[in-house]
Amino acid sequence: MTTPKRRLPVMADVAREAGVSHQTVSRVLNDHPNVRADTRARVEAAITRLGYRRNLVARALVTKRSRTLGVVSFDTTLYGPASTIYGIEQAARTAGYFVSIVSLKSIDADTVREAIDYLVEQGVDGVVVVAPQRSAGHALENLPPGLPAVAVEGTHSADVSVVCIDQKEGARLATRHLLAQGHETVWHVTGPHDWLETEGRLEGWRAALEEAGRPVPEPLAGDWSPRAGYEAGKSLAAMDGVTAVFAGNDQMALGVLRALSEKGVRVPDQISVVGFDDIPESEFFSPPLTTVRQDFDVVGRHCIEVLLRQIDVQLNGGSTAYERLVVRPSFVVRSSTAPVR
Amino acid sequence: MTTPKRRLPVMADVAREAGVSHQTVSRVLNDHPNVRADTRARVEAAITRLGYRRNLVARALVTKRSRTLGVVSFDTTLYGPASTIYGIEQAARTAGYFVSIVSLKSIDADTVREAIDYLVEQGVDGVVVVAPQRSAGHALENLPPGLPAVAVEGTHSADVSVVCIDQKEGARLATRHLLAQGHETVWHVTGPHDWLETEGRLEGWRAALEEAGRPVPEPLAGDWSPRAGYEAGKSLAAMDGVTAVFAGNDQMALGVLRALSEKGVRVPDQISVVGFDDIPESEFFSPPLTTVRQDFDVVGRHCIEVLLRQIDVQLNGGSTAYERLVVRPSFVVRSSTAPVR
DNA sequence: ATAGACTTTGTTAGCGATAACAATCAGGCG
DNA sequence: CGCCTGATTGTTATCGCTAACAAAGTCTAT
Repeated sequence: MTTPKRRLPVMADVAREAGVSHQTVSRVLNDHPNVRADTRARVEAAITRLGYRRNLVARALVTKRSRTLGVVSFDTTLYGPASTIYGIEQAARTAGYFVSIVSLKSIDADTVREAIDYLVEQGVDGVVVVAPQRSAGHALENLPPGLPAVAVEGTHSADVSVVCIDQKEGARLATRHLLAQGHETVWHVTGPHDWLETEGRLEGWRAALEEAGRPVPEPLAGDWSPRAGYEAGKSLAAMDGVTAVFAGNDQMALGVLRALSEKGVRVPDQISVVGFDDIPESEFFSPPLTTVRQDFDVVGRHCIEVLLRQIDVQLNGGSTAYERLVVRPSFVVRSSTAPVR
Repeated sequence: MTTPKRRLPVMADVAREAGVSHQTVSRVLNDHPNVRADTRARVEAAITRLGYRRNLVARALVTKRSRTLGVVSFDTTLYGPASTIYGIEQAARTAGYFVSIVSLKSIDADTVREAIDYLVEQGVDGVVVVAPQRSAGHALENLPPGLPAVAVEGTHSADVSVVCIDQKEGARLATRHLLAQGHETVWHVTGPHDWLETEGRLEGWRAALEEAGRPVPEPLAGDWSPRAGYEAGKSLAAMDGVTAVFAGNDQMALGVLRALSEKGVRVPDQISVVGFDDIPESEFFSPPLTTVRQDFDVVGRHCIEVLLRQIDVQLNGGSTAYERLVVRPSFVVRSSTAPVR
């Protein structure tokens, strides 16, 4: 790899090649209207001839805009965050923005804050924080002033815009579906403590039961992992009178199914199970899982919309109110639920 | 959000505040040794007092290093790419680098090339391309000269460094395990055409069968999705003499399990099934899946190592040979396989 | 005390682009 | 035909930082 140390062409080189000033080159590059067609052509020819690519770093320095958005997220290996980020990236690129990602292993106000600072230092024009833990929310309460920011599934703080899925509604959908099938009540396996999703789903579940005047069983604590669902499933199998379970997410539902199957409990004949997320695998669980679908793509797109709006306001003035965009989940009925007999 | 238009402090502000020159501030920031302890303290105090953060864009302009690495990947929603990227991001950040991601919907030489150009324009110091399709490999054959680059699961081209998992070996492990259990032969559900993983796994499977002098059945074409596995599973259930199936990945294995279960075929009693990847869910499939584990974290870390080495060479001179790092997969035995009776 | 060597600090000149302003060139109109 | 207006192009300054060099200041050895 003995690279010939020939440095990359810069604007001045193109200018010389085309016989114009570097400013004219800049104008061509930025689609400035006042450039004669033939000059434009000449410059464009020179650009291709030299293989010129503009240096966005230099551009960012003078415009004070990097056209890069920062994303801070917890465990990007999980389906939810991964899908959200995918949606964010696609939307951002369409809008001509780069995406710089920081994925956190542990999440608390300090780590999140540190990650944001890191991104700010790098000069991002705004940040999306996918940090659905309550504790992480505090990091959003005193952001660097003037930094456009959006939280996904964020706190209910009034200091930052939020895009989220209506967890409570999703949980309600799941619970009502089960009640409508004649189940006396519904057991619930929760997500980890401190997550906003956990709280929302818990609330929705409880609300649906209370609305129907049903007893509210003690929820079983989980942590999103299939293993937690498995443990919960074993407990449920050992209990009397359990006919319906609402798992906090699909992976835990998988664990529940596994445990029930091991104990010889048939789903949905003896116990109905509902999940949350609709991961691609759910449809092929044994049995195929009835679940709540979250449209992460839409969430990602909304994040970028909100963020770009904030950036625009910052540039051109205008007023910003903090927005709160709630995406409604939908319900997918498959074979893991059935009317009680 | 009526931001007070007070601009962020710059080095000169810190210099004034500390009563030194801006260069001294720069020295403190870059841990230059020749700064007296008390001046350093004074500068640091000024920095915290003003809440100064250095502008990495300006720094990048003059140093010609952005400390940002680009990652181009296909469908970051899939477990494999997502995990690899996670590993890359963690390793990069530890090394003081940012990661800018472009995730592609469709992948071919042009799209990949475009994505790389996009990243180069942004000034990345190097790129990792997670593009396991053969067609995408061509984009790596004439990269911008001098650009440090690493491919994950890349082509066998000699023009670029590659970090990959030994797919062939993994498939061999799976197939041999089944043969060792007394199965006469092993059926295979492949990944999508054109993927290197598909080819590697196919080769390993075939090699293991041939080594043992067994018949090689016609492989069933899949596309990584559970649905494809499901379809393949239905076909297999309808065939005679099938006792062992090696699915190209865990998701397809899930589909196979589902189809077999629907057809009343018991796993592993009647048919044994093996997957590939060891996604977190596999352990809780019905039955828990025997599979090949890939350590994506290690792959990510290796990518960064190789890339940083290339960047170092570019900066300080030295020789680079293109490296090829092969990570060995391991085998996880669970309950979806059993000796033939 | 003083040259020489090494620290420590300051000064100046870019990096490669855009912004702001100045200059030139056409065309239209009184 | 000259002046004004708008389109087109060029010139200069600047973004915030580091590199390179210059200038003090400190210390040791003679």
